[in-house]
Amino acid sequence: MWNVVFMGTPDFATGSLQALLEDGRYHIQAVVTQPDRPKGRGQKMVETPVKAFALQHGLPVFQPLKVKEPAFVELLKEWNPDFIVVAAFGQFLTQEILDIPRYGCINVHASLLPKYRGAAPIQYAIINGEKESGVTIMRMEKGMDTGAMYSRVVVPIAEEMNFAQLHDALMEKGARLLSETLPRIADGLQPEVQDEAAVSMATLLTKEMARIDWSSPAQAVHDMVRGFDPVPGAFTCMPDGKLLKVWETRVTGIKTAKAPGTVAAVTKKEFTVACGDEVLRILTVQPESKKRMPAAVFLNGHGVKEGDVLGVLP
RNA sequence: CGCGGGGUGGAGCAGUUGGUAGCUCGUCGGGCUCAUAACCCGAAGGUCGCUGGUUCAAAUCCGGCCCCCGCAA
Repeated sequence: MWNVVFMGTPDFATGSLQALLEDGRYHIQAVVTQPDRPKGRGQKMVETPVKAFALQHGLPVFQPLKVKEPAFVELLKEWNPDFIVVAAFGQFLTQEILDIPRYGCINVHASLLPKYRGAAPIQYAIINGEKESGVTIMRMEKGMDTGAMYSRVVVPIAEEMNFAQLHDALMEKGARLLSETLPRIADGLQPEVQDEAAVSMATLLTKEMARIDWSSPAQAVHDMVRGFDPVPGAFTCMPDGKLLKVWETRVTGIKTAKAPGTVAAVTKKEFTVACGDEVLRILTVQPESKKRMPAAVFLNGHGVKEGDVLGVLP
């Protein structure tokens, strides 16, 4: 039985926590997560997914504003864990903390390092049209996801896979990999240093990055739509300036010379929009203040008509 | 009290100088056709989110409540 302090925040982290819990070889001494924050409409205080999960399973939860607070560092030292497992926690650990656990601080990162270090590796993999991604288990050191790697698992990215689907697949595979890897680390497994020449960063995403640029290739738009589904949602605007989120698209291979953003064809069931090279078939959208709906339904009432131009403010 | 949009026949929408409601799709029936998700004809289907109020009269004006959604965090 190894003593483990778990640090994590979003859904992705709950998968790892759950795996450790169900494995039976680990004793979760404490779960550390970000403080409750006002969130959503009405800015109600919301607890993190990891906190909710931990409380359900009767685990002690700690929410220090900063883990590096002296008082909290003292607590960590008292617990004297074998491992500190970190999964999408959202705070940096100081060297002092990194040195506490007997076998080090172990991170679960949702990419095949050294590619896509940083905050949004899953989205970037899809947006960049990668054919595969994965999860890497590594030993943390100071620096953003720079530590040496213990193990990894590869997950293929299907042509129509979206962020949610890849996220769930990685969460599940990564969780299993984690619980299998920790014992090997205790057993003396030697990590492999990352190849600095192959590093790429997946910086924090901003809302503006989800704005569709219709002048880019149809495939790129398609990848972006998938990468931002379900959050925050790739978007463009209607001819009147209203927001229109685009949730599902298909590349067509049909070349076009129309101006980017132009609605090229409209049938009863769907419509296509001109991109930089080809037209893109739109299957599911979400008008401002509405729920997401199939293109056919969108076209019934208020939709768009041939010749309308999307993405250009009036 | 963070900002804002919206709740109208099964679905998406129009209709707000107040006078019991219209469009597209779908559904059902019929027709056309070798055939059809295509086309033509016809029909059914709504106490206009709930609740008070103003009025001769409210989907349309005022108050309260419920629900959905976008932004922002």
